[in-house]
Amino acid sequence: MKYPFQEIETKWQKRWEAEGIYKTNLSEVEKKMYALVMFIYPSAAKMHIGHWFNYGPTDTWARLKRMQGNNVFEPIGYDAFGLPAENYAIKTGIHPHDSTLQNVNDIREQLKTLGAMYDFDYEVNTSLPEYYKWTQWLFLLLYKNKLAYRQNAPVNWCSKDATVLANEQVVDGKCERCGTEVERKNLTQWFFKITNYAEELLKYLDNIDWPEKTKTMQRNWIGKSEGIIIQFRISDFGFNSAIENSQFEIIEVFTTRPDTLFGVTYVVLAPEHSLVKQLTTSSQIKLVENYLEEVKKETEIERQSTTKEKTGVFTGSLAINPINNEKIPIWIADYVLESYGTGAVMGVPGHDERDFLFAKKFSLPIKKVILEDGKSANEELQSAFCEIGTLVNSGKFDGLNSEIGKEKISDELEKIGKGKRKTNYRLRDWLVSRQRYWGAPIPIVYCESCGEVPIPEEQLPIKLPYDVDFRLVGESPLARSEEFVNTTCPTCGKKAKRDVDTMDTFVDSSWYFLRYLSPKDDEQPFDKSITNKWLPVDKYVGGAEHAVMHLLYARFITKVLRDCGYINFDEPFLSLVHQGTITNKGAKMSKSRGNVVNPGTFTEQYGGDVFRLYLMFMRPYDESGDWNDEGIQGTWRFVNRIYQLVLDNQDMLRATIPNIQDKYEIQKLASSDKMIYRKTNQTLKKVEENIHEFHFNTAISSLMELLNELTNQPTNERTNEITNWCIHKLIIMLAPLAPHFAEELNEISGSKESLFKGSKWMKYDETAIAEDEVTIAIQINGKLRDTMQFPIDSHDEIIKQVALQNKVVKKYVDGKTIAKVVVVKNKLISIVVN
RNA sequence: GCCGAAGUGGCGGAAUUGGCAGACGCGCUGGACUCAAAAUCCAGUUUGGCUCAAACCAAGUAAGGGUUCGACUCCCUUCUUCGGCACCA
Repeated sequence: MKYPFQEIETKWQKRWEAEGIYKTNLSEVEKKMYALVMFIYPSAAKMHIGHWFNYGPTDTWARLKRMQGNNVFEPIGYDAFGLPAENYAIKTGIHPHDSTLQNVNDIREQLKTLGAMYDFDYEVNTSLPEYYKWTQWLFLLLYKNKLAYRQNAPVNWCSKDATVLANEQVVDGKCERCGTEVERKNLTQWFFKITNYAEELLKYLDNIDWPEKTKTMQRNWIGKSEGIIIQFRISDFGFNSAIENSQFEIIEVFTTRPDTLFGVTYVVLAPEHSLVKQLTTSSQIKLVENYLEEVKKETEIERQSTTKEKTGVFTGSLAINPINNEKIPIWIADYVLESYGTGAVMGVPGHDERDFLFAKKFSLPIKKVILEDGKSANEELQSAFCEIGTLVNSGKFDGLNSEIGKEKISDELEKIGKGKRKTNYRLRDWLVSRQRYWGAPIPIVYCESCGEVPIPEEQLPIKLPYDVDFRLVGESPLARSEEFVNTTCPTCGKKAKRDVDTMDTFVDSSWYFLRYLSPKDDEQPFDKSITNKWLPVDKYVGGAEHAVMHLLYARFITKVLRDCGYINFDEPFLSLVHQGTITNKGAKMSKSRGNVVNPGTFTEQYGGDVFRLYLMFMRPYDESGDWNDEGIQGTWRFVNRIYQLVLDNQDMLRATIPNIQDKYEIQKLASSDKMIYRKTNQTLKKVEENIHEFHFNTAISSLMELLNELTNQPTNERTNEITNWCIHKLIIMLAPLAPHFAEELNEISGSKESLFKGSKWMKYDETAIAEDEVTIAIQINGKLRDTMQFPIDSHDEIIKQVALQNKVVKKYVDGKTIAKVVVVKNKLISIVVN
């Protein structure tokens, strides 16, 4: 009889819900376990295979923890604001609020078929006023603490999505979402001061259990570099003497290589640098203006291309190198970025690749000041030497190792007041304004007399108006809503206008894990007393694509809330796991590519448990790869073989299980009982460890091995009691992996209580795991020639003696001398002859 | 270009304080059951050699080299794939 998954899965879902067995008692924090999966982005009404791959295995992990006696909290929610819903609305005319609610309702039903332990009373939906009221509260908290500021700055603009983007959302110069080339645009926007936390965000990475790769990505993104700001006095303004005595007589550059200071042959400013105008001499004006025009026309991608030939122009002015008073020309070039360091660099062509190319192009001198070890000082540089070496042509610093030279020259510069050590970060402040409708409105008004005024907390939420023309015409849709824009100033009562932008959806998701514990609280964003007990999250599971966006923002917001006294922990997610990406025909699944695989095809044919099992068995959880449904047959067979086994034995199981012992003394068992009892204990150990480490594929394969052993051996060789004990444990081990199925088997074998009540996971029997006999491999000259059975822990000498009597060994050894014998306990013996 | 990870049968993959490579599953081949098919069950399945067959022998974890009694595992060089960063001074 085929496993009738449909009625069984429905039956258990209903029963679990009716009994409320997955309701977590949040007041019990003794063995709390917060298992969190990244919440769902309801841009479509249907869950796809990737969601199943994310949620099913995470639930398996959480179920194991629960069965081991932990008080597990496993919530789910909806990251419901965002562009897709709004774009869909523009296309179809269906309001994002309506389509989102519909999608959320559909998805909730589908989530139930997954058979996860979600308690839907604790779900969050970021697009509802109950939630975004507190996102706005968060904005105001940052504002009050001077961590949110408004500034006119060049920003990344996506013309297709008609909105600005955070640096993190620009990938290869293109919009992360739609692939449109990003433009530079000057706009007045809101920023969160994440750079204040750069050092801490970097430092705390050392203490969290995250994939190394993700930590490296965050480290690179934060991009700490230690160096020194060096002052170059301007020596000669050419013919432009009007500026001679102005305040602009110093150019500051930032460098991490002060050891190369004697090799500076020019100084370069970014085209946007504030001194450009003043430094340009009359004879160079035309050339400089032309160059600035050219740069302006370039796209970001062109400008940032490393393969592009270097361009630049001489200003006509000269600067003085503070270490040796040499006069050097001041240039302008677009390879220098205004936004990093001081917007100016010293050109050291001998020891910097970019400077080398630039100097070659414009025939500027190239000086060697760092000598590569083992090379002659006279050899001409063929390319920039950027490694550590010995200082030459550097006055009194000659002969120093460049690492030491760095410090000595920095000391000297600081002594003479021409330099100051400085740490720079590549991380920029987080731009949170978006010129879109479907997001949380920014709670700020602009008053004619008071200026920028934050909305008082009691007036939150600032509700998103429903009736808005959200077509994209290059301004925020909210600007067109008279009822929204026009308001009165909360301070003076005069006419005021609201900020018409909404917040980046990453603000919504930067704190949702705090809200889960008290999602209905309308007095506060989260309940401090519960939150401090349940957080940090014990295990967080989600896609690697969030490595530098969501995961960095959430860490930042956590630290802000800590510093403001709302929470008492430093990091939100102690342990992180990324699932791999399932691709189809080599490409990420997406509606536009038309390669989305629908999980329904498989859940309808095989049921949720089998599909979930297959996803876990398919490959290691953190590996990406192509979808292939051929193997699902194997999982289906596996489930049916177990079903058959339990049905065949149900009478016996019902009779024995109530009186079954917890464990048996293995030495007292008959030999065939011993074998299966040992195998079952070994499997218990393996499954427990494997699921804990998210190695589901090997956990399932060891269950398959156990099943093979249970069914291959003739039953009459074993006692019923031990057989039933093993089957019973098999059912328990299946529970986290295939919950409905295991519950059904458990019921068939006579149990009245759910497998998920109490802590039913059984610790393996340590003494039963060790084999009493081991197979020793016999190697001769490194080649395996035979194997022999020995009692465990046999003495080396005995193994050697017995092995040398072995027929096969004799064949290879006779007539030769034994040069060496290596015995590895319980593993092998290696004999070397010649 | 830089940084990181990986490369194992026809396929997904297993095995690493260095110790019997290919667990488990898919697929395939043969057989049983069947009028037949599907489903199910049993046997085989790294490659090559020699065999009726078994036994046996040889080669084998991207390529080449090294360390070692012994290397998928450690070291060096090269190639390929994937991920990240990309003029950050």
